[in-house]
Amino acid sequence: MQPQTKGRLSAEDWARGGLALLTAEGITSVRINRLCEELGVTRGSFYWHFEDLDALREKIADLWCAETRAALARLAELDRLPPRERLAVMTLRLTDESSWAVERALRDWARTDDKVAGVVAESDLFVLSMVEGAFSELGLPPAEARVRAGVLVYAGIGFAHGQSGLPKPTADEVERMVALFTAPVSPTD
Amino acid sequence: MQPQTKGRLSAEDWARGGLALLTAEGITSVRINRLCEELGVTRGSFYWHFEDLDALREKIADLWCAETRAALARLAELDRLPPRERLAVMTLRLTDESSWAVERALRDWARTDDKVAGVVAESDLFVLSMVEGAFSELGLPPAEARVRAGVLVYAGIGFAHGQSGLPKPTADEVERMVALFTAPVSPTD
DNA sequence: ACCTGAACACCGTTCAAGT
DNA sequence: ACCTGAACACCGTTCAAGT
Repeated sequence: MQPQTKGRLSAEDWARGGLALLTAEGITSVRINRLCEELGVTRGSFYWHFEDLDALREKIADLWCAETRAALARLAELDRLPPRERLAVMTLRLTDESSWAVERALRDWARTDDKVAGVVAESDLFVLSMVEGAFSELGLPPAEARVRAGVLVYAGIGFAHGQSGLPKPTADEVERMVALFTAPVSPTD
Repeated sequence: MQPQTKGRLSAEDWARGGLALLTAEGITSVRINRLCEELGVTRGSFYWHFEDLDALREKIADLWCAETRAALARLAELDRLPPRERLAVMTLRLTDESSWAVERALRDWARTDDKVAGVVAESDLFVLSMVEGAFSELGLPPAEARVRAGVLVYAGIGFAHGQSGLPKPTADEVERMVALFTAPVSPTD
């Protein structure tokens, strides 16, 4: 939580502190006074580094955007795995991930900040293209791969961000789901 | 927006005004001063009706809960339709609905308010059971109906609440999706 | 170049006083 | 029974002054 303990603060120190606060306690805790406590300075100091609170939020968004892009790059490396395994890893990561709180806050934020909205969209589209690619490699025709990937990605978003009271799927249910989605196209009736 | 133009206010007038404000401008606009303007009274008046802002929020949540339950009851009447048609109507409603803003705010709120969380969960479970019922009537075995309904409902939540940059599905894609979900169980390979 | 500390506006909250 | 209006604390913001 502490920046370099000696010397004065940089704008990035403030942004990192803000992101940490956002992650730990939600957007309502990202206040100037609160950050001043955390960083051991007074409020006036903040305004040397930033125009106002919104400017800090933008910097925090930038940080998150950079980290998200890095995470996407790591995700892209799954391309080396065979498609079924790739889907399994992505599913596992979805149900595992503990830091959905930040993602939720950011997705919320995306409604009022175009830059954040852009990276959220970029992220969603990237995941969609990966899932679509996996289905294509499994032999599904393009249109079908696209639809199935869309449903699955939306379900992932709903699962991670809905905070709903629905029960978490069991391992058996996940297996059934993968079977449904990787099944060959059924004849139309 | 105006309550009964004559006479004094009731707690419900405040709550209705608050819900309207929440719907129109988001949770950050639900402030005492803002509501006072809207209702034509001064701030002190508010505290005759409510303990504090949280009490107002709770009352707003109650209102939303009641309205949501009423909406669920109307939704239940779709039971009379044949299952395929029922699913089509629900899908249409999902892509149509314009007031997801309130739902998003409430789902967000559910994280800190148990009462709201309860009704969100109730609502999700109810929709899940309806979709599951439709799949059952189409001849799917129970476990399969449950899994497919789960994925579909999560996808609906993701679609409505993700505010993602993903493209809206076309009519053709919706049709393909319904075909995938209503297809008989494929033999395991 | 970076920070302090006083000042001000805005908002949530309290309360004595009004009708 | 319901509301006014003054008061106070908290927080975002400004700015002159310090190192």
